[in-house]
Amino acid sequence: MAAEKISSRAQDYSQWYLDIVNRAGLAENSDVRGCMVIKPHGYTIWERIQRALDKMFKDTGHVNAYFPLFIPKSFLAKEEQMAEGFAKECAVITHYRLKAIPGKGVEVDPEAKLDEELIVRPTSETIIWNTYKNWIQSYRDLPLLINQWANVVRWEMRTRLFLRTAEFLWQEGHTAHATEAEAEEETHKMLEVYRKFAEEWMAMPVLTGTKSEGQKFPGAVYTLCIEAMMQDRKALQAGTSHFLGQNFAKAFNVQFQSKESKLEYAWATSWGVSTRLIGGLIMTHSDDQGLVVPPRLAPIHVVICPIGKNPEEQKATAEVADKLAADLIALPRDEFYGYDTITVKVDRDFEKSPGFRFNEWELKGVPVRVEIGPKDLASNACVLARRDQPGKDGKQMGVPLAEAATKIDALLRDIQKKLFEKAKAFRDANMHQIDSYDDFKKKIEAPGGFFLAHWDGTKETEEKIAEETKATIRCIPFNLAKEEGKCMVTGNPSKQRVVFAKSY
RNA sequence: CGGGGUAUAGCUCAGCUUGGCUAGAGCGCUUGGUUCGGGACCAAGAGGUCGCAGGUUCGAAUCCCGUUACCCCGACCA
Repeated sequence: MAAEKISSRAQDYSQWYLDIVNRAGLAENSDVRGCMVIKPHGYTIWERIQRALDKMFKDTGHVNAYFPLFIPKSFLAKEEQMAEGFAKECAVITHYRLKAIPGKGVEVDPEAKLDEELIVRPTSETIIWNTYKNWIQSYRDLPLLINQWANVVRWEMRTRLFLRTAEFLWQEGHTAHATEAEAEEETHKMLEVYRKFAEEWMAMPVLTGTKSEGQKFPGAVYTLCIEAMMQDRKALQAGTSHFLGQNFAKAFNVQFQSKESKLEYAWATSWGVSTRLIGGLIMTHSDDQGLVVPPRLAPIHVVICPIGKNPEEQKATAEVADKLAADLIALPRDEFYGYDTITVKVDRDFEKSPGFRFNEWELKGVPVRVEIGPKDLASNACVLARRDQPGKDGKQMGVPLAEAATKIDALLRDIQKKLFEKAKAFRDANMHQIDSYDDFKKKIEAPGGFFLAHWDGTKETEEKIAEETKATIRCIPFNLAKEEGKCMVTGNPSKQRVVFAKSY
């Protein structure tokens, strides 16, 4: 049988991405246009993301709640920027009933028209602030630090699994504060949570910064973001944190009495990350053999493949595999494995050839694979294979079984670290300072990457660049030495360099 | 909404130009056997309203008309 290879990144990057999603069993397109079915292997990654982030939210004082999927259409209109920003992508509920037509299925019952149409939430600021109005009367009610895990719908015209789908899963934090300073601090604090999560759990290096005026969230005073570089050198906005000022408090009349007995509008933030992170995870680490998942988010940490050509050998190696699995599960717990024990799978599918099984597990991105065959049994040893070095290169032969569990534990931690280092080295190698617009136009096409350039701060210049090169300002980075200069397009004065890139 | 394309087995597709009698292949699936340290092989088998509706014809997957859905490019996308 011919090897069932996936497309290579060099040959066809977007096909490679689709092949990974498909062959690793992460998700598939559903019969509903633009909506995806997240399959168990992909959903488990999401669960791991949720678990880690949820802990970080709780540790910073937030609690979870749940607000409705449907929002009265009029709510959206109360905050003008938001209405403008989201109007074009809202699904609308106009009727509450169908009627069955014998032999013809069902049709919308015209009698059942809603008096006020509902929209399916594209984000929940409006309904949440409409609710907060009743919860906030005094400065003693603040701060209000709430998060929700939910699905949202944005009727996108073109969709890609995980990266942009009509319906997606996310978390949205919505906080209310008594002072502007406190809300701004919260906005930055949650961005820092995202940065930490992206780097320490996803092993995905990110730039932190502010969105330009043209790229900010509708309804925000400003938007902060984390931006990651994918292997095709395009940028992915991986998370955003918004300082909403008093925009929503004013739109929904959320006022409280301060300590000085004055009536004041509350200050707001909102922040979110979505299933898009899984797309980012794929495009940060995976290779031409398939998915690569950093150990801390891996659905399965270790797969053990007993090998044998007859029932006796199979039974013997499987027993050793089970014992090693027990050793691994008995390892001391810490947060590295995502607040749970290590996840071990013993692959007893002797019907398939060993080579097939090895390739299959590499495709699925299991960080460490253990092979135990008759030869190993004879010497009380096993073979360890690390996913970040696929094929025979990443194999360590003759590892004594007695030491295997601790070695695997160390190996997983090393893989996590190496994946981050590799991704960071790639990102840094493809991030350049640039001063000439002509040069920029060439290099943004090939090889591409992140370009640090001076910009005069105007929307016109940003739009001109976007039109001519398809590159946008990804962020105005925090951690960059302030350096005065001249805009690469207009020559007007610039206070600092900003990051340009093509993006998803 | 504009431009192009596709619809045949679970999946990927051939067959259509030039109509023909039992509609094919590969992969996958089932059963049996041989294999087994990097994508094994043999044999047998199951699986189809040829998107839907109409027309032409002795005869339609194939030609004509209509229709629906989906895909790609563009427009769109904090």
